[in-house]
Amino acid sequence: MDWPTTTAEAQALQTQLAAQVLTQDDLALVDVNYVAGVDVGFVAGNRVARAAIAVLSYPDLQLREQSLATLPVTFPYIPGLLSFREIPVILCALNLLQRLPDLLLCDGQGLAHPRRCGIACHLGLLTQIPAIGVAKSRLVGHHAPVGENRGDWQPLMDKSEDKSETLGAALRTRPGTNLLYISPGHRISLETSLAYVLHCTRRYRLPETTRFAHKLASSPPPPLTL
DNA sequence: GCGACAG
DNA sequence: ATCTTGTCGC
Repeated sequence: MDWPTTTAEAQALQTQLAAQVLTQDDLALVDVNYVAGVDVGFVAGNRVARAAIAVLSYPDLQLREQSLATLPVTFPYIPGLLSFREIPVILCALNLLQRLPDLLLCDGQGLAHPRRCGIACHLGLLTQIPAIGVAKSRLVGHHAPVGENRGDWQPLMDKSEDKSETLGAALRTRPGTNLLYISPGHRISLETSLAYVLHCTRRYRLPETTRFAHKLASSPPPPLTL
């Protein structure tokens, strides 16, 4: 099956991909030296996507490499199908890196998705790089009230009345700010995902990786090609 | 039919 | 995501 064009094809592919997602910690996670933040911005009236990748050294979090790529948008934004809109340009940006990172922090959900295949799962499966979903808001699932201190969290549970499953976690990375929704993307467990997100977060709500990537993806005007 | 709904 | 000034609070 190649890249989907319709929502039906996209949903079918997600269901198929979800079966390949691994929630166990990959052995490579014992030696993580480079962590990357991935973010996508839109320009030209939302018709052009701009992906930015910021690779930071770990655990010191110093910017070591960055890449930028742009591509025409070919898929609309539909809740639950975000990856089909953003992954093409993200793969372009990844190909520009001299050295692939050991871990990816993606903007959006991982397992906490209707079909258990958020953008972090999809990207993790395509690259085979351990990936974590770091979302600023909730897509699915519910959770109990979260404490006010940094590091406090509550499991994000599926809404089903009988088959309750933990999809991820609602995490407080900073007091007085909104929560972050963390879920495994691929080749990593929820516990390890939470640990990495906290290690990558310092003075702000968002991880340093995400902040660098976001800064790159939406600061400079779109590069012109004449 | 009525809400909910990553970026 | 993106459009945007001032403003409340530590």
